[in-house]
Order: sequence, then C-alpha cells, then structure tokens
Amino acid sequence: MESTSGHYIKVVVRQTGLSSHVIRAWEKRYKAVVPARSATNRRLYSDEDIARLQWLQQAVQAGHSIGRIAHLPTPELVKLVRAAQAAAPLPQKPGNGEVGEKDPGEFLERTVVAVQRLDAVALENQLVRASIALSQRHLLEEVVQPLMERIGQMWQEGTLRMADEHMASAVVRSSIGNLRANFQILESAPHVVVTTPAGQLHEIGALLATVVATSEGWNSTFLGPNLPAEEIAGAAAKKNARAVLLSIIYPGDDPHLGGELLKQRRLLGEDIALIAGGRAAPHYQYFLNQARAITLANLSDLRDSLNTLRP
Amino acid sequence: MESTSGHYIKVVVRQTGLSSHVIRAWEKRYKAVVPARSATNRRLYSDEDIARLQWLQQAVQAGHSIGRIAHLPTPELVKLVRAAQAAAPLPQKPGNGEVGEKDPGEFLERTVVAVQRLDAVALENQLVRASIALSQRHLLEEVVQPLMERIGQMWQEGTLRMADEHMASAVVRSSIGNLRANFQILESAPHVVVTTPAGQLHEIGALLATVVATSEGWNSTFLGPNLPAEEIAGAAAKKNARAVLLSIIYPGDDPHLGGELLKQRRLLGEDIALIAGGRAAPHYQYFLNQARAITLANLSDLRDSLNTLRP
DNA sequence: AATATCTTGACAGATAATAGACAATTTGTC
DNA sequence: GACAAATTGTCTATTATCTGTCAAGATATT
Repeated sequence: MESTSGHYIKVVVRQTGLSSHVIRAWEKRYKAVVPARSATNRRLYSDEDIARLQWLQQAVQAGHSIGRIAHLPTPELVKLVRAAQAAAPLPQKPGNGEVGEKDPGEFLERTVVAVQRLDAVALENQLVRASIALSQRHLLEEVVQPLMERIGQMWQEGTLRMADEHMASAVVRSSIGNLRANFQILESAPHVVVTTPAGQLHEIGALLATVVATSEGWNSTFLGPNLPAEEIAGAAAKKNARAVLLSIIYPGDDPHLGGELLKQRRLLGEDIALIAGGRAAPHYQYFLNQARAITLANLSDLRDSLNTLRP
Repeated sequence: MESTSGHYIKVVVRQTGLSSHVIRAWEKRYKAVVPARSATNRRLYSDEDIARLQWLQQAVQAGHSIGRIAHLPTPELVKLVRAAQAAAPLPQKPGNGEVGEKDPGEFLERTVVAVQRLDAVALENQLVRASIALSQRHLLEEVVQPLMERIGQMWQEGTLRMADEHMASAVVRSSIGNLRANFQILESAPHVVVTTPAGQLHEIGALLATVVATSEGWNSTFLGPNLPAEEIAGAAAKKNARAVLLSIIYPGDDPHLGGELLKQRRLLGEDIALIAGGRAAPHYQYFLNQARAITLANLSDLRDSLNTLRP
C-alpha cells in the first residue's frame, strides 16, 4: 500500500545491501539520491530511488568512485556497468530510438508482438530496455506478469502456437534470472525455497516469486518446476529455510495436487511457512487451508507476507 | 557527449590490466597519455585515453618498446597492432598468454560441490568466473557439459536428489543464456531452430547447442524442451530456418520418438537440414538415418556441421 | 520502553599524487 | 663478445584526498 508514499530506509538497506550510513553519506556528500521526506522528516525512497542506488552500487563495485559518478543520470550508470561487465570491448549500441519510453503498456505491447513473431532477439531487447526504464516492481507487475498471462490466454484460445509460448518462456526466464544479480543478500538473512509442486510444469510464476523474494532481502533458492513434496521438504531442510513458496498456475484440476499439498505440510513440520500463489491456487483453496498455507493473490501480497515472516 | 567527465586511475587499471605505476611512468617519461586533472589533482582519464592505453599495451605486447611508440598518434598504434597480428597468426592461440590460465577441471570440481550443497550462489559464481577465465569453447565443453553429465550420472546412481538436479539446471540455464548476449549476428545470417523433441524433457543440451550456433554466427532460436514435430516444423517455417537442431539426452528408449523423428522430416520437407545430437541420440540411429538426419557426437561436430551448411 | 531514524562531527583505512631509487633488460659501441 | 649507457617495470616513502564507519544526542515510531 506504500506504492505511492515510498519506502523507509530500512527497506532500502534490505534490498540493496548498503548500510544506512552509506546511503545517507552518499546523499549528504554527493546528492546521489535525494529521497522525499515524510511529515516527520523520515526519508521516503521511491522504487526508482532504490533502483538508482543499486546501479550506483554496481558501478562502485566496477571500480568507479562514488564521488565521480554520483551525479550521473541513471542511464549513464547503466552504461558504465555494462561497459565494465564487457571488460574489454566497447559496446557501441547502434543508435536506435533512444526516446525514453516510460510507459509499461508500451513495453507490454511490444513484447507481445515479439512473441507472436517468434522473435527472441526483439523480445529480449524489449525486456532489457524495460528493465532499465522501469523500476523492478513495475517491470515485474506491469510487463512480465501481464505478458505471461496474455501468453497463457492466447495459448488457450489457440491464437498462439506452443512453440511461441516455449520460446517466450525461455527468453523471459533468462531475462528475469538476470534481475537477481542486482541484489546483494546478507548471509544472515532468512532463507526461502521456491518451486512448483509435482504436476505443475510452468515455472515462470515461481521465478517471478524468486526475484521478489530476493528483492525483499531473502536468500532465495529456485528449484525449477515439478518437484514432489519429499524433494521440496528435503531442500527446505538442507537450506534451513523459513518458508517454502509454491507457484500453482496450470492446471487447476489436478486430482493429485491436494494430497501433495497435505503431504507437503506433514513433511515440513509446523515451523516452516508454506506459501502458495498463482492463477490456479484458489482452485485448491480447501487443501491449502488444510495444509495451513498462506494463499496470495499477487506479488504485492508476497512482499507483505515475506515481511511479516521476518523475525 | 562527455557526460562522464573522466575516470579515476583505478578504473583504468581495471580495464587495461596495467598497473597504476606503469600508467604514471608512461605519462611522466613519454607523455604517452596525459589525462586531465580534477580540482584536487587526481588524474581524470577519458574513454579515449583508456582506449589509447589499451592500444599502447597491445603494441608493447607485440614487441614494440614503449619509448619508441608512446608519441605515435593512436591510429598509428592501431596500424602497428594490426600488422603484428597479421604477421604472427597464432603464436600462442590456445594459451592466450594470459596469466589467468586456469584449469577447467578446477571449475568443474567446484561446481559439482556447489550442486551437492544445493548452493545456487556458489554455483553461479563459479560459472561466472569460469566464463571469464576460460574461452567459451572450454567453458562449454570442459565445464558445463561434463557438469551436466556428472549430474545425470549422480542422479541415476541416487547420489543426488532431484531438487539438486533441478536447481543446477535452473542456474546453468540462466548462466548459459547470458552467453548468447555477447554476440552480434547479422540479419542476413542463416537461421537455425533448436529444441528437443516431444518426450525429451532435458533442455540443457539444446541450450548449449544454441550458444554454439550463435557463436558460429547463426541466428538461433531456442524453443525450450519437449515440442511435437508439428510445432517444430511450424517454427522452422516461420523463421525460414535452414536447419533444425534436436537434442536427445534422456530417455533412450522412448517408443514414440522414432515415429516423431520420421514425422519431423516429412513436415520439414527436404530443404531443411535436420541435425540431432546428445547422449541418447545413438539409440535412435535407425530412425535418424531414415529421417536423413545428421547425427553429431559432440559440440565440435556441431561447429563443423554448421559451417558445412553455410552457403 | 524499546527500536528506528535523523543530524552532526570525527576518524581510520583505502586510494592517489610526487619524487626518487633500484634491478633487469635492451641497446649501442668498441 | 665485453661493457657502459639507456630503457623500463617495480618498489618505497611521504603527503593529500576520498570514503566507509562510528558515536552522541535528539526525535520519531511501535
């Protein structure tokens, strides 16, 4: 619900791994990020502020000194980081319309077109640009998630071929996977294991959840799709996880899944939280309740839920 | 243009590999590169300065002495380096002459350990380091491919849990996916569609093949795993592909796969090459022959095969 | 009451500049 | 081939600057 008002510095610390001292020092000395203030003088950071801090952090890790780069506009920071990653070569992007399209809807439309054309390169380009232009939250909730839902719809309507859907999954998976690299998680942060239960073959939802959990400062282990309850419980024990996150998207009428969920709770014991989300999760509401699982409607719920589970 | 007003010497050290002492000595003694200064007397190197230093470094490595070439304008340096490269084609091609010549076996062992520990972060770190230290070819053929085979073995032996295997696939997939971004392919280059046939759920082999095809200059579309012949043929037609690449790893005794392969050839017509590789491909040799498919034993074969198919 | 945040000021370790020294190697000359 | 001179990368010492961290006291939040 704070999407309009902004985040306290604590949230920024969790998401960036920077200390509050450093964040304030960067502001005081270089005006690197100047957040809004609450009526009582607390700093209020926007999603864009957080994203900028993450780019600054990465640029610093690439060897740039904060004093020299703090004043640069964010796209310049992105260039610096990219250039550093490419080590030697000079990634002179061929012109292109550098017009700052800030509208998530634009990106969504263009990604959909790319999928219809089976054009992996265009799809990836759009996702990369969106990840630069938009805050992570907007990227996930207004581009990636709607895109996957549109693809699901079109597939069921028969408008889209299976090959298109597979290609899109592969590209989105890879693009999203990269987002995780922007975060630095403390060793001491709690662990969450993310996967889909046996019979659930679609993994994008789980991957989105992994990114969100990581961005909320959790150590997140993504296990891929379609795992039996024993395996999930084993992984949770191995990682000493505080929570297990299950994405349930399709199908919504699996006769085995209910039993699988109950078994999951039994194997986990009562000390590990079981969280379920995804389009088809409501279809299994009865079993989820029996298994004392937290059911989520969307990614914002997930953020809230994870913050509640923190010590 | 010069939105980045200059870099501190640390950045130059990172990007060139020269020591700060050498950079300053070259400036003091020969005025090789005379950077601007900040208000507090720090050296500020422009992107051009850095590029010039890189050329100087290469010229020195080619045998020229710094004192004689330091005053040359940068275009002259480029000529020198080009000439030297032409004169000595492959003096130490395999060795790279670089200090960072690491042992692929080391990386392999460490990645295996990371998988056993279900440690996604460590696995990703090792893969990133390997991708920096090793040539792409060595990375794929001596780290990634053996790793996936070891995982397959350990899984069949029961030494590894399914969750470990899934986590490893997800991380490897994401890491490999990134490799593709480093290449720039011409629009006019031929197209290849890469996937696994219906019933084949393991996609890493196909992903490796995609990277190899991309690095050989092909426009490659990766469709993910487990697609029926109709879908593959449809995608190939849509992309006007010259070849279809199928990875066949496991299982090796699918009674449907033979028919699927024959159908694939029928749907593709005779003008599109059908290429098959992977651990289990030999088990279907009879059908592959019937389908007039090219069968590959390893990734080097794939490189050769792709080059043969080029116009 | 306990915890979190804000501001200010201070400090130590990292980073960089300058000047100079030194050893290994190359070059020029006899 | 021997030898002095020049070249070149490396190192040390000193001073200055930059940056992360901490402490103290006040205010705000839970």
